[in-house]
Amino acid sequence: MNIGEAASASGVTAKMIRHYESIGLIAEAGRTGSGYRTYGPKDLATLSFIRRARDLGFSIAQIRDLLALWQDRDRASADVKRIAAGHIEELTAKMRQLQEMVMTLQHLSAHCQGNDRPDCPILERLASGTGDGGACCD
Amino acid sequence: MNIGEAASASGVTAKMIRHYESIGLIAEAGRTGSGYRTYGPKDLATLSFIRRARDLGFSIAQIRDLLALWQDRDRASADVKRIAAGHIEELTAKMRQLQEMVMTLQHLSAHCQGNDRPDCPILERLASGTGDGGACCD
DNA sequence: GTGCACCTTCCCATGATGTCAAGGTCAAGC
DNA sequence: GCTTGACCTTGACATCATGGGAAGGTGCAC
Repeated sequence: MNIGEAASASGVTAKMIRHYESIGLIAEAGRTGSGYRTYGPKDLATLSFIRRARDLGFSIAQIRDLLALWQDRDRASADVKRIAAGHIEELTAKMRQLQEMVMTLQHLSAHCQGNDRPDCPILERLASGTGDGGACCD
Repeated sequence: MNIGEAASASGVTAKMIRHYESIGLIAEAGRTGSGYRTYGPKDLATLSFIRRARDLGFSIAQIRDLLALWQDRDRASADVKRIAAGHIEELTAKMRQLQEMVMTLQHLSAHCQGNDRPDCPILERLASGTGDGGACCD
């Protein structure tokens, strides 16, 4: 199986497969006599694993650990769970940040006329930092 | 005012001030005879504006537009509001993505024993993509 | 005149991915 | 055998905002 087939079968682009190999996330692929990379079912499984982990937002470093645990028959599920818990925390922290931004922006936006005139609480807030920061109408 | 003072006064690092200048986000700063950048109150206000906008998650491109509107006395607040609305949409889209990841992870994690044994629904899900994807216990 | 804090420019790194370019390879058709 | 087109190879560069560091000049206080 060539890299292109492996890519479309796993959902990881050929580019990224080569990249993952170059950073040591996956083992070096076998090669044909002419230098083409070859992939087997086991490699495909690993690539699919990586793609699913990326879809869940895990970083490459975390995936490295997850792969090691996956391939370790004597793993403790507690180790996996700890990685997941850490990741959940990271994600929720980001969500809170975004949530705060959205709340502030919605508040400012609600008070912006959105017409032809220049007056705008959004700009005022950016300019001075003091323009109506608190709750006024909840 | 040197770049260091401008940095601590505005909350934008000296590094970033130089960067913003290099990409044309801010005007080139004045220079002393020996080449040191100098900043006045107006520059400080601009830097603070940028920092607040960054804190609200605006991209450099969006900030470029916001700065232009800010400096345009004939602006229409509708233009500002449109930028903000677009940004709010981006942020909420990201939040939804994160939310989905968190939900999935929490679900999988809840079913992981987290003990010394290797069995783990999190790994199973990453490995096969079929390991209990639906709601089972809500 | 020395030392230290600050400034200058320039280069490299992050993380995950995309794009592009120049060249080699394979398989099919003629 | 030769061409063609799809695929592969490596490598460099871009994104986005930011940080780090090196090598060297400047300002000021002692």
